[in-house]
Amino acid sequence: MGHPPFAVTVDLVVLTLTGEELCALVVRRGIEPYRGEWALPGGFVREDEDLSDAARRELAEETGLAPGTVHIEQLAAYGAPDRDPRMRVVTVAYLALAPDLPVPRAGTDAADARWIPVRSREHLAFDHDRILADGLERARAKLEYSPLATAFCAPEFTVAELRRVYELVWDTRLDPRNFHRKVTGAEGLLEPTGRTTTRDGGRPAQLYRRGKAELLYPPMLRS
Amino acid sequence: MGHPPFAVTVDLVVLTLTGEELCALVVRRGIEPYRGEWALPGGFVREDEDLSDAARRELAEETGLAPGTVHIEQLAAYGAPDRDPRMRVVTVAYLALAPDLPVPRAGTDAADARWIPVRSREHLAFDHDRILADGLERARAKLEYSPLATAFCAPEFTVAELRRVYELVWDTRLDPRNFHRKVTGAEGLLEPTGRTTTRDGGRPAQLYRRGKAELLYPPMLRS
DNA sequence: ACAAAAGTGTTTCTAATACACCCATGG
DNA sequence: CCATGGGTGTATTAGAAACACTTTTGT
Repeated sequence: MGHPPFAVTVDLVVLTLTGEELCALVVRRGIEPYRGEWALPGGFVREDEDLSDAARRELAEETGLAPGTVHIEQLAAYGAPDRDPRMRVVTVAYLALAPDLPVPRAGTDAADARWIPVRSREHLAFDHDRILADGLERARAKLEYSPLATAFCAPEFTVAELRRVYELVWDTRLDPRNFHRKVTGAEGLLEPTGRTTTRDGGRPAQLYRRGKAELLYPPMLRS
Repeated sequence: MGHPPFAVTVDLVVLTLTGEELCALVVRRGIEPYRGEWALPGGFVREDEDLSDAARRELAEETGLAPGTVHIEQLAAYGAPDRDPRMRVVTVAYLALAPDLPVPRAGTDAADARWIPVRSREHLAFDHDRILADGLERARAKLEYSPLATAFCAPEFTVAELRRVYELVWDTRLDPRNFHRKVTGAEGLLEPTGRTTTRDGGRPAQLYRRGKAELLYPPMLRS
């Protein structure tokens, strides 16, 4: 009746949007167990490190992304006794959303890294299929009532780019006109920059930055 | 660069409704650290035990509640390096909602246990103030879009009793007539038993069981 | 009879949807 | 000029809010 020793890791569900798809970052494992298989990036929490610091450190190591530009939040803890054959490991999973797709960079214990489309349903090592599924569900749900969709966008973005985030993550179509009215009307969601762009073709579109709102009201509705 | 050993615990935010207040279960610590102070119930995860099993075991040990009658779900993990002065401890917090208030039962390492009204803002040991606040926020948020409110009710309950759950957890008043129409109209939320009760006074009220719905649509709105 | 709480009907207002239409650019 | 996407106006409809009113019990 003491306290058995555990190893504690952080694992990352890192999502981004390529041109046409919602993708997750995976790394090929360079060591046992599951050597050679694809898994979520992650690693052991260090002696004097907070969980969120460990998650941010791993994210920087595996992607080279500047920490400031990436949204990161805790997802859940996973600790089934047999989830790692080596020893008892509890992992705390984090969800990260990145605006663009920098070329993934291999970490110290990862031979390779790449983006996989989430609809490919590729099998991952450990219980990472489940963790990825939970991360996706969290991201999809939070788009409804939070400004999280802006985390997938560059610092300055158009309404159409924001709409494409919703359409790709939810795999639906949204009416461009009603969407425009809704997001420009939502208090504190968007901050106009005054500048415009024609990068999407057609009439120039206003460029916006994310506003200060933490909550999206009224919420977007998944059709 | 190995993997430093951690202790892993589960802590419980157990909420119930007394006659007039939303209350959380706390135990007085019988051992150091924080001996004699109030804390959330919890304990170490055993060698071959899943996290959720540990949470359910602790809940049964500290309350004597039959596991089937209590809603329990994972809340979050907390792992600041200095959160326990003895050693590096990561705790996985669970949120539990109980229908009535059985007399709390002292656990093995707890000298005493009691319900505290959440509005008392009583100070707890470790980082348990924060964990309790997170649990409250989770419960309040989930009432909006899930049938979670029924977890505070006895197996058979009236619409008025369900409404009182919302009013106490949210600390608001809801129109009894619109509330009635809304919850009886929500698909799969309530299952009529055909029986009635006059325990609330006045005209007899229909008794309901919780339905099979996992999601509440349309959601309840916090005013 | 009266108080008290359950439950229904109806009106008003807000917001989602659908879609016609105009605007501003590139080619 | 026309194609393309940005953005506005407006009618329809669903649901929230407010509240008058009826029902069924206990005392």
